Amino acid sequence: MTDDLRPAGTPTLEDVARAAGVSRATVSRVINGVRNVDPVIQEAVRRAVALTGYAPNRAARSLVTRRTDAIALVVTGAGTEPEETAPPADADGTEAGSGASFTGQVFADPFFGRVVTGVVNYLRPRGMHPVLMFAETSRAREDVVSFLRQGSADGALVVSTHAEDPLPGMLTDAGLPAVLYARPARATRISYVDVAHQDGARLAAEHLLARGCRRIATITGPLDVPAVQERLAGFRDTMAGNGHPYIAIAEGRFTQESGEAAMERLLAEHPDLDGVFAANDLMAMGACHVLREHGKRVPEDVAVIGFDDSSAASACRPPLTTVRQPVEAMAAEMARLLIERLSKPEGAATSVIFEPSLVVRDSA
Amino acid sequence: MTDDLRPAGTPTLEDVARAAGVSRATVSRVINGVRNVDPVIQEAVRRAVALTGYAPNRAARSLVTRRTDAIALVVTGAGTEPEETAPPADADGTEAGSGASFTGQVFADPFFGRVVTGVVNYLRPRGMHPVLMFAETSRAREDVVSFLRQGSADGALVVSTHAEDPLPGMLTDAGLPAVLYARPARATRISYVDVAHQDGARLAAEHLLARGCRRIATITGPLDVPAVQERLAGFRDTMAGNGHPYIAIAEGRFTQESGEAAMERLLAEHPDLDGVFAANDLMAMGACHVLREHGKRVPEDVAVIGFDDSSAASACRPPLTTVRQPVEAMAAEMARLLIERLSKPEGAATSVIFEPSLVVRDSA
DNA sequence: TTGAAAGCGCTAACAT
DNA sequence: ATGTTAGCGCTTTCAA
Repeated sequence: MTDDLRPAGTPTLEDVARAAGVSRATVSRVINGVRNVDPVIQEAVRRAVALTGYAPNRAARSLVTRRTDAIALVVTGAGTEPEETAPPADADGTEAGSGASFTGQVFADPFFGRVVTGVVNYLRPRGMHPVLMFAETSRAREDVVSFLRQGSADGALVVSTHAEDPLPGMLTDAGLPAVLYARPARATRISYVDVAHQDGARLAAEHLLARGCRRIATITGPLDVPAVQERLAGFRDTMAGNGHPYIAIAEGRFTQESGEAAMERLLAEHPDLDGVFAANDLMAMGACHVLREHGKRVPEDVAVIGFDDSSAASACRPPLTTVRQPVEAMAAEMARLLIERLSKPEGAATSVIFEPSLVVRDSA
Repeated sequence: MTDDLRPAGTPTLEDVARAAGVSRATVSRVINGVRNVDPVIQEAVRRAVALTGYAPNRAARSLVTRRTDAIALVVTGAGTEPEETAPPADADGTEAGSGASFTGQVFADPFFGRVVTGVVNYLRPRGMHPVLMFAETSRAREDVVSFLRQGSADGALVVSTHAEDPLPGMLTDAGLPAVLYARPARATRISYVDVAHQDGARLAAEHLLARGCRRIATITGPLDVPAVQERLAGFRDTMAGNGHPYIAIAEGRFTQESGEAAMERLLAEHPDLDGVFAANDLMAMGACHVLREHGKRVPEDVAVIGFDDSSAASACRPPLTTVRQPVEAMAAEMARLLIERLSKPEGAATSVIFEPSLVVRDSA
């Protein structure tokens, strides 16, 4: 009567232990790879596991280890955005134009695909998984905080698309482990990864100058974003340092449409420009379209350089010469930093800056 | 001595109960909104919760409720793909060309952004969250199954990019709740959502014919995918029914590059074609580029129609006329079906088919 | 309506 | 090297 090896329901440690003729603790040790277990018994346990079809219960394990092996991957677009005071009556995802607009646009930017890739590739071999969250409203940010406070995830990876995002502050205030993509607008005790924006802009400016451009303009991102300011500074300094001040600036919002509008403005003011540095690929792509509409050839008449090396860069015709941000590696590093912090919670905040590189294609 | 309201560590139900002067059970009832609790006590409990800064522990809750409120959002690209026999030595996401290639490409397709949007918008108001997973190798598929078997998520939403994906079968074999995006190649007892591909293709064909095109070709997706076959059938039947058989087929792989290559082949064979129906927007975009390179104007010389209405459609110049697939709504419906099944596990598998619509922009 | 108590399945001392 | 045991924090009968 003690030989009932096929109990009802999903098998537990207990069942495996019984089948293997050992104690729960021993089975646990084998499963978690703790040494000091007789090889013979190990083998017996493995057989029992296979026999019973045992799978460890994550909730039970989490309850005692206080780890979930899940991390929140949070995309935030907050700060100056209009906050929804009340959520839409029925947020069923049907309308792309209402409450869904933020989440809808976010993943239209190929940049995020690369972040996801980098994070997943780092996490997966480690048995960890990302939970996707958006934090565009104050309500959504609270949700992220309570999600973490409930121990639903071990920490957060935060990608902000705007400056002055309150989420990082909320996270640190709550003592929750987090790592950011991009340096926050105001200095905080929080780890982040970033790219050397100034160097990237310098690469772009030098390339434009080297190919003979002399009337160069730039399309920036939103000027309140630190990264945007740095790119602009790097560009400006390089141009000035070479005795060829840039001729104009137009501010965009990182979207293709805003890039098109910016290019129109630039062209209206300076019909004779011969080079454009855009602060991201999507805007560079928009610029290319507008230039062509105006009968300008790229790169013969006007050279265009983008930033990021997102999938938009290679998809563009002509393919974009661009400043490559090693997004996947940066995202992986974010994950690494977070996991490191989980193991030693009192470590200092670290920031890791990556060097961009110039990818020369056809547009410049 | 019983008045110690600020115990060390994160507060538990016990702490709240003590602070409110009631039992754990009562606090639990209040927090879970179970009725039959004296309003006065409810209020006291709420105050105690605020005072202690209590947040329920998800692992403990899951352990007893057997629910995690997490669902796996799985993107699969398997079947005939080369399987990695061994994972790359260090999968740190640095290289986009190695083991990272699948995950890297997937989110470059703007289609997935819409799926994520629809899923998140449905789940979020319900306190649920998606865990992102890729299942491109046999190993990765096993991981998905064991993830679910461990109770790390309540069920799976599966988006297959290829036919003959073994994952749905594995899931149903293991008795795990799952819902698919797109009808599986071989019929299974599994719920799915899909779009009426034939109707979509008909819309495209009729539009092309109505605008006067008479030498129409089509760029299909991989012909082993059921959806692709249906689109082709709908297109072919409509053309034939109107007395204008299509003039050529070129098979693509849903990427922009494959669309370009297909267009080149088509043009080589039929330099005088005046209309193209592509099975997705990315390929339609590639077709537009090639047509322009060949000196053809779109839509004046050649009209082009895409499929999906992904962000690529509006980003394209000219903006693409396309068959809109209500992806967000379909994704939300997937989530709804899954959650429904979680509440009544023995319900029959359901399939929901959505009607596509024609979005007329500039390319046709 | 409220409380007491029994687990959920697992890990980690501690004892042997 | 292995077993015993005490919880982890919560929900949920069952009594009162």
